Amino acid sequence: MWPLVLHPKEKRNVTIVDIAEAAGVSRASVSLVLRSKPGVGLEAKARVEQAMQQLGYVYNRGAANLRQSRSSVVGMIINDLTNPFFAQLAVGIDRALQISGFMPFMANTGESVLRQAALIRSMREHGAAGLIICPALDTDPNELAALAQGFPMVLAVRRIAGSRMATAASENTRGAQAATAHLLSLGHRKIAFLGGRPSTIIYQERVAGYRAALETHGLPFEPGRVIESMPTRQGGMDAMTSALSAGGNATAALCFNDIVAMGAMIAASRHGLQIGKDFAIVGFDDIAEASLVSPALTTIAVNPEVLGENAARLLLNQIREGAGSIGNYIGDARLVVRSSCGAKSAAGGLP
Amino acid sequence: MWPLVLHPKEKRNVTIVDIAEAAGVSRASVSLVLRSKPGVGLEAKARVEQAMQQLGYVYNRGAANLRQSRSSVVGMIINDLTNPFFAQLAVGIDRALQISGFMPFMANTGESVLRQAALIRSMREHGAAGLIICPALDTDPNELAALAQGFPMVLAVRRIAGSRMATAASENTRGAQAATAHLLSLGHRKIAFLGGRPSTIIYQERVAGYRAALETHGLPFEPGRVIESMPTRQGGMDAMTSALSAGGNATAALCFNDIVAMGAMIAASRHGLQIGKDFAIVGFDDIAEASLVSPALTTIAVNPEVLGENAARLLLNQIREGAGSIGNYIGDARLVVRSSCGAKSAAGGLP
DNA sequence: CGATATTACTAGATCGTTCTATCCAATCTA
DNA sequence: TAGATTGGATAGAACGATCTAGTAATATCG
Repeated sequence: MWPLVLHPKEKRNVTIVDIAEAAGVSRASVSLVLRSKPGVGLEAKARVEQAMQQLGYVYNRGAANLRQSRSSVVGMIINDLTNPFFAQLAVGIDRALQISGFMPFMANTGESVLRQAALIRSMREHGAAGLIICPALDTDPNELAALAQGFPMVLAVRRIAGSRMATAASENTRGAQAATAHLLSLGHRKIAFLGGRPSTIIYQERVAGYRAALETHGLPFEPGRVIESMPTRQGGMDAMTSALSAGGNATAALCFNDIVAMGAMIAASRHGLQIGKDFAIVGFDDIAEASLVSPALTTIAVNPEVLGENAARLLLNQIREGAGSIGNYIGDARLVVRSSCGAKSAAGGLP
Repeated sequence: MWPLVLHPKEKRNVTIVDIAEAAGVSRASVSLVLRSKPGVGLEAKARVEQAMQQLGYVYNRGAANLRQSRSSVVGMIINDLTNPFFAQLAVGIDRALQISGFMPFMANTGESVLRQAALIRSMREHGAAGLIICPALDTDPNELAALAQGFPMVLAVRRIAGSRMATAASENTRGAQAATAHLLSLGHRKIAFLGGRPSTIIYQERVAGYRAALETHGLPFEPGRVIESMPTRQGGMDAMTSALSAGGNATAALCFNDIVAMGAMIAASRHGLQIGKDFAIVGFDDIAEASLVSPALTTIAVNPEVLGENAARLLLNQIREGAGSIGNYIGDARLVVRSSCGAKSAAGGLP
């Protein structure tokens, strides 16, 4: 499937047999030393360790896994590492998996479903014990299910329509509802929803929360105020630009996520609007940068550490109990009020 | 070394033998089909493919690698994925490796040398063909050399004192010199150097460039103006705070990198200074965010794509010609003037 | 003392794949 | 028609580890 590449033209790898020979013991004894299991004398052990040092032995985990079909490596497949939210989430998951005794390896799809499929296959072929994946946009649930067949796998952040896979995500609906309610409480009545892709569940949930808050306040849901875009900074700029140009008269916007919100802030200020005064913006995720931009971004905080821990926990369960067990985790999402919504005076953050 | 974890308690994996049996051919023929090599008839091939589908076969690359000691996976070990520069570099390297036909897997050290050592070992044990690594702070060159013994490995971004390893880095000295010269040309005479760790070569080079520019203009190098810190946003805030508090009278600062610069901007504006007017700031790296903060950050652009391509190229050479070949690549670093240095009026960027 | 544990160590089978050498039948060549 | 060639197919030996079932020597116990 992928072009293979030759190893350095060395003569031969040094193996357990070479060590055994050099130390004057059997392969089995070396193997025991390697795994620090009892049953080998101190002097023999010392000789083995010395031989390993001298010959520059490197353990061949592939050969070991072949025999004992178990593995401690797990894969993490991330859709977009250049988005700080996913980068922070990735290191959160990474840390959680590490302390559970796993050896996590990461890969980036860049939102490509093709690459994603190749990566899932590759991780399985390499004998990973399981996989945590932030699926790419437009992931087909059936294709994903086929790829995950009988394999421990957990979705993170992005739920997938029509998929029964274990998922660790957040209270998207409730969070968006709280954010919208906050804007309403500040007096805004014309509130846009900017960014995100309608085909994703996460989008649908956030829009649903937005809509619910509007309707609770007796306001109509106006589809024209909802502008989709890619969930990137550029997407945010595009969405805000079209929101402002198309005869839009919104005074506030809930953005699909923080990176979209930051794009929207750029576009708005290029339009001559002063964020927090002329126009209110709320994001979603609470990435580290949110408190540092200026005005500081009001947003819905999702704790990537806790999300990571729970994704790891769900995966561990599946690995232990077979790929069938589908627990879920929904982390709470709470409003963090800063300045971009106009509730506080602009202070702190980048000048 | 790491606690092992059991695979799901399935009965047995479906192997090439099962396929052979189901399709009524030999293992060898199945293997040929798998690798799409000639020498197997059309109907036999069809039967094999059907059997693979039905039985849900997954290729065991470990077993294959065991026999044909070659592999197309390479590792990337990154020091800090939450720093946008390294995240962007990582996806740049990733892309470059992909188009060279490799299957890159990533891991994050979080600047921990212990974790870094564990990761290098693990990648070797798993049979990676080579490794591109952005070494953690305080990496010991001897330890690293020992870990890399006879193994294709390329350092990216951070050179290491006393290490002969192949490296892909940038014109740090020249870049810092250009940045400092720019500040001098704007009339600044009291220029601080903020952030970074003195033990790293990259720091020494950048300070050397800063110093060279000062001395070229007949100004003394004053060690008191050089303030070290962690190369993080928090480090930048700390460095700027102590620069401003300690009776400092600097009017400008060259920062170790962009993320430090952004921290410095936050601290300066909290101090009541208006960046670009009361105080000039220049960064290093030109991360995507640099043009978006406000005022937009003047910085030294390092192209992560090109750096990634060249790191990949160096690694490929080593893999082909044995770990001995140590070519190097030094990418150029050019000044990008925006607003934070005061040369242009503040425009664009986050409000 | 003889029976039984315990300890140190080991040969051979095994994991799932690829490689080498060979085989057979059909076709081509002289 | 004998011999060479070819294409399809295969058995058995690798690769580098672990596991099983054992052996031999020593320690422990009644």
